[in-house]
Formats: sequence, C-alpha cells, structure tokens
Amino acid sequence: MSVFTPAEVVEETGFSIDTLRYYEKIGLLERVGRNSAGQRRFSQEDVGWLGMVRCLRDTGMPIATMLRFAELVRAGDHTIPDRIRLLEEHDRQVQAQIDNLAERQRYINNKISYYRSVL
Amino acid sequence: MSVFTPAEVVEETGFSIDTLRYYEKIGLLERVGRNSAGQRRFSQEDVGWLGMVRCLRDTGMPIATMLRFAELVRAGDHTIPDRIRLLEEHDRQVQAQIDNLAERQRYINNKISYYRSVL
DNA sequence: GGTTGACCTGGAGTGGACTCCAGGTGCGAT
DNA sequence: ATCGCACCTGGAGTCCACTCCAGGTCAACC
Repeated sequence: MSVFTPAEVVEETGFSIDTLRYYEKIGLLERVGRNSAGQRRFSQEDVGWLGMVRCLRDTGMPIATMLRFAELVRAGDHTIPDRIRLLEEHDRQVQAQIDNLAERQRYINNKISYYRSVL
Repeated sequence: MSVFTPAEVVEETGFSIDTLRYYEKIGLLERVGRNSAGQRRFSQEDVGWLGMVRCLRDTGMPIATMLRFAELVRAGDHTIPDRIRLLEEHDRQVQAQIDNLAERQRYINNKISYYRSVL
C-alpha cells in the first residue's frame, strides 16, 4: 500500500500543506500516519477522501457540514442512507447555485449589450 | 422623482441596513441623500445601482472589483469600453464557475449512485 | 408630554477559512 | 560536520464581508 509525502499530497490535491494540517487539526481529515521522524505519510484513502473534500468545498459546502459528513463516513456503512440524504441535499444546493449564476449571467450580458448599444 | 426610505430599500434589494451603510461608507454606494432629520433617502438610481451590486456580488465579484467598476461608472461615459471589458472578464469567470460546479455535481451524483448501489 | 420606533454615527466585534510564524528535528548531500 | 531542506508543533495573525453596539435624534401617536 502506497503512501504519500506532504509535498506529493499538495501536488495531487491542490490543498496547501497548511490547509492539510488545518483539516487534520479540526478532524476533517482523520489523524494521518507518521514516519519514525514524526512526518506525515498520507495513505491512498487519505488522498481519496481529500478528493471528496475538494469537491464538496469547491461546491460551497461549509466545513461544519463536511465535518458531519466525515463523521457519517467514520461511523460505518449503516450511515449510508444518511450520507445519501446529505449529498442529495447538497446536490440541490449546487443546482440552485448553477441556476442562480446562469440567471445573473443574463443580467450581466444584458448590461454588456446595453453598453455596446450606447457606444 | 421618487425616494425610498432605508426600510423600503432593505425590502427591495435584500441587503440589510447595516450592509447598505457599510457600502456607503466604503464608497460602493455614493453618498446617499438625507432628509432634514439626517435620515437616508435613497434615489431611484441608488436602488438601480444596488441591483447591479447584488448581481455582481452574487456572482462572486470581490468588493475591490465592484469598487473599481463603481469608479468607472462615476467617471463618465468615456469609461464605457472599460466597463465592457470588466464585465466581459467577469462573465468569463461566471461561466467558469458554472462549468466547474456542473463538473463537481457529476462527481457528487456518481457518489450518490455508488452509495445507492451498495445498499 | 411621554413612549415608541425608525433612524443616525463612529467604532468595535464576529465568523469562516485559512495562513503565517518561531523555534525545533532529522536526513541526505558537500 | 555542517548545510540546506522538508518537515514538525502550538499558537497567533490575516482577510473578507459584514454585523453589532452604545448612545443619541427626531416624529408621531396615545
């Protein structure tokens, strides 16, 4: 089973090392393994989980909600229905964001057209 | 020419009164007129501008950029080409946000499907 | 004429999500 | 052996965009 150094995980996930430490500190990332010198060695699962975190974060999920999701994941398979509900709710919020952005974009484009028309 | 009380503008724009005062303080909103008692009386233009601000804000434009746009607007019609450029650039960023959200949404939906499949 | 209620001001405080810092460890290369 | 470098820790600081507060003014209604 392969392990990853902090630098590799930074490269892979796009999170800064400070952010990774912060996520571990607040429990969004489970205590990461260390080598004999006390340095972090991330597992494949850590990196996979960080992919999920990136996705949720980039779609605007607050850390508090991600933390709840993380707890469900840790609690075991019986929480899968809860996880589905949480992700479905988030999916609706993402859809709402997309719809909202698309509508605002129309306003912006109207404004651009108007500005063009008065040139 | 109609004027609006703070309460009416809150109702109209969805910004809180504190936010309106804050926007005026930082110059995102030009000094609003006052009545004899020193209370704000917003003009139709103020309200229209706030509609634009809401649109830009809700599409993620930072206040610093809105401030630049506000300055262009105040500087007069000769800045219209600059305003067009600024809005076009913002439009591209909004599009990037939409595309990004749509892609992340696919990931979330895959995860939901996966969870459903293991139930 | 007293009390409410909407509003005013300057300035301090908040919340979220990081980001930076000082001081220290261990390891491979010169 | 000493240098540089990647990394460690706990804790402080930063940034953004508000949001709240204390203390005060006016107008209107009872």
